[in-house]
Amino acid sequence: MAATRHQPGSGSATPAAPVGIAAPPVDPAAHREVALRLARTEQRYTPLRRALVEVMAQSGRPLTMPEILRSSPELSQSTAYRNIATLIEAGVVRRVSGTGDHGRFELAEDLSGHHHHLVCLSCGKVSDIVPTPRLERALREAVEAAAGSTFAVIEHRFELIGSCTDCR
Amino acid sequence: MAATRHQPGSGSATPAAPVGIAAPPVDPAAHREVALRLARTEQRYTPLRRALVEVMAQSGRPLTMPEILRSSPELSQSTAYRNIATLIEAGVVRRVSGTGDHGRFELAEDLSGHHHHLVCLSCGKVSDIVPTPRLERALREAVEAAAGSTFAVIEHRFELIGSCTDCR
DNA sequence: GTTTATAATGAGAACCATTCTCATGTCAAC
DNA sequence: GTTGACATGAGAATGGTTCTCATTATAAAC
Repeated sequence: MAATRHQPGSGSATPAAPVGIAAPPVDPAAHREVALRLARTEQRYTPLRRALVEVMAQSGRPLTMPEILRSSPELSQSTAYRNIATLIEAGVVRRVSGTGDHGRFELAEDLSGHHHHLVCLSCGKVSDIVPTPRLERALREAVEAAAGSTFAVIEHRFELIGSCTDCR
Repeated sequence: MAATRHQPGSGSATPAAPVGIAAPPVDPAAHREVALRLARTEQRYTPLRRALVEVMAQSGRPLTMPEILRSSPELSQSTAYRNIATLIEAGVVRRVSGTGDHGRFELAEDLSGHHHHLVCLSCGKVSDIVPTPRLERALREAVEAAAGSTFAVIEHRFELIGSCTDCR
């Protein structure tokens, strides 16, 4: 559950936090921004919603509902789903479709940083890729090449499918 | 339901078939290949499975189960789901995740041709993009730039999210 | 500090896409 | 035409997600 995000091309993974040491707390400015967005939709930033944001911020990858419930057992399932929906409506959280039958949730990109996804075919896990300038350049070119005049492009998804380190 | 696939960059959409004229029949060679793949998994190419392949081949975009059932009402729902599963196992059909809660199904790329997807945020429809060489070049570069040493890449997904012609 | 209005919570029921069950139908080989 | 194996159809079961409603927490007004 420690924050680990792939830096492609480097080959050296970010070292995981030592066992027993909690991941660093979420930037207070991010919390303020979340509170602001909830306020815009007339919602409160309650302790449980705060807990959800913490869990997602510290995971460094999109989480399924079972994973979320495991890391904060004080949440009842219905409340967790309802609050995720609230956070999505406020533009704080994004739903990502993975491989299995569970949806996956992560913080919106403008809170967590722009990134893409690695999807593991065997275990279904999804991890983040923090893009290099070279990757972003290539993707910008791809979007331009793909965008016809018949479709208004708002965003793009780029995902790598394969098998992750644990599954090899 | 007529076969229409976007050719990006051209700006001129493929004209739809006149109303009342059926879409062209599926290439017999493709049917033979499907039969072969089913035979490999010891499955028969029944008329209902043939109907499913026809529907998917002629739609030119990934279809939801309700859409499939609407275009061939002779299929019972359970049989349709079971046969789609059989076809997926035989490597004939691929499941695509769209926006809504319905899964979407399409023929495998080696039967329908390599392509990417446009996902409409308002109506949820998914249409195919037949890639230009320029797009493919950019994507190849992107995959190379993204592939670190820690993840074995098997394939990649590239999707454009926005609003389609009908929804603007 | 108490009251009051409103929103949030929790347990469980409801919903719905998908899968499973089982009785029946169909096909191919002998 | 008998036999055996697979395919089909109707409906039940499954499971992720959403809804309901009674209870609790919160913020503002007094």
